[in-house]
Amino acid sequence: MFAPKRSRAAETVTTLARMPDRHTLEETERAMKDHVGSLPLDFAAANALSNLFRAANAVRSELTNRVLRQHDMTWTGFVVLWVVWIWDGMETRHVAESADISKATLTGVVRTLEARGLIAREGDENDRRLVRLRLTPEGVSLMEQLYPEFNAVESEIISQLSERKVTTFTKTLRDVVNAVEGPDPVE
Amino acid sequence: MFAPKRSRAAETVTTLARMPDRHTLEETERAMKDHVGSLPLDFAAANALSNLFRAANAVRSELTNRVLRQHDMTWTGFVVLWVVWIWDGMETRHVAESADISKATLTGVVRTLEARGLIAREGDENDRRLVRLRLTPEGVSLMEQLYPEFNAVESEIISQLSERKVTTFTKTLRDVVNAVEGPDPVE
DNA sequence: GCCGGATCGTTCGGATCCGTACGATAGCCG
DNA sequence: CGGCTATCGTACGGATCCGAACGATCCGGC
Repeated sequence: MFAPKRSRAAETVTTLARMPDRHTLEETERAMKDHVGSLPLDFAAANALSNLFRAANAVRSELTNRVLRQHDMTWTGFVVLWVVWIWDGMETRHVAESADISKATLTGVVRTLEARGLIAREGDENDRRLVRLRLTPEGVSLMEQLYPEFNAVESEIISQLSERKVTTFTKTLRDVVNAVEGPDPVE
Repeated sequence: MFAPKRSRAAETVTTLARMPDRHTLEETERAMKDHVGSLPLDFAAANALSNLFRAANAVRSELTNRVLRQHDMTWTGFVVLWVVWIWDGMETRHVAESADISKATLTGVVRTLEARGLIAREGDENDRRLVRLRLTPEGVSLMEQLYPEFNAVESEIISQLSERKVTTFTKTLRDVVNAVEGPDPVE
């Protein structure tokens, strides 16, 4: 379910009037059942996954707007930079996998980052098909400043949850990943 | 943290050999601490949110590949269709808000859906700035077939979790949304 | 040696995706 | 009733984003 999202700052100031165009979660579910009520649907699953996407989008927007934007950095650009920062000299296909983007997308993102002097390509001597990625000194310098800022906002968001909840939450998220991608035989 | 993701179907069949280029979560955290170990970072928060994005991406990919693709439908196109299906005649800015995309993006998506005869624009008589969206009969017919398929896969994924876990999970996700967007005074 | 199959990163076409700027329209207020 | 301001949806430029096709390269078996 994708319920109408309430805007953070109301566009109209006429809050005294009834809200004729906003709908609560309950109204959404009711309206939904009016359309598919006869079908045997799993509303709990739909609701859980709807909130999964909502949460991911909200956090991503928050981090982009509060941290990345002032450094003129996109979400994907930052993730790629982070992966290469930690795994210096990693091959492009593994970077793409870690960043959860396709190889084709990575090619374009690296082109952008390379043009800004943050990342460098490097051919592999033993296997000339491979391309390894490294951060330039400027790239390292940027991440050393940027990542603590990024993590501070992450911490601020998660701090709303109790320590116990965070542990359970993280574990359940991994359960969901495993439910989709299949269990990991190694871990 | 964005740990290297294990591919679902190994590209190489040489599983007997050691995996020299894959890294576990523990290795990622250790490599990370080698770079930022001196800084006071919140690893628990980073790990939780990393898994949030992983889970959302995994579920989205699964639903796209197993359900949407055979109907030649993109994720965003489906979400927009769903919103308009439930809230017939909704104004575009509210559709964009519900679908978690910008108004500009919605314009393009609606253009695509309109060209396929699934959605229709409709001017508002009282306020000629507004554009209302409705599903065509073909659009309704498609959703009546597509959404049950979609929800079946959602149900399959969530079925891996106990009923109790699903409730807690959904609640925590809403906590995260509220932590970012601010608490909702109505609910 | 070499050659057929597998894998690498890239290119290409097309659809999102967004911030900004814009023209059109609505509503307030003197 | 004329102007000021706010809001609507859209056009535009630029960056992602992906599947499919492609040339280059590696590696297996003969």
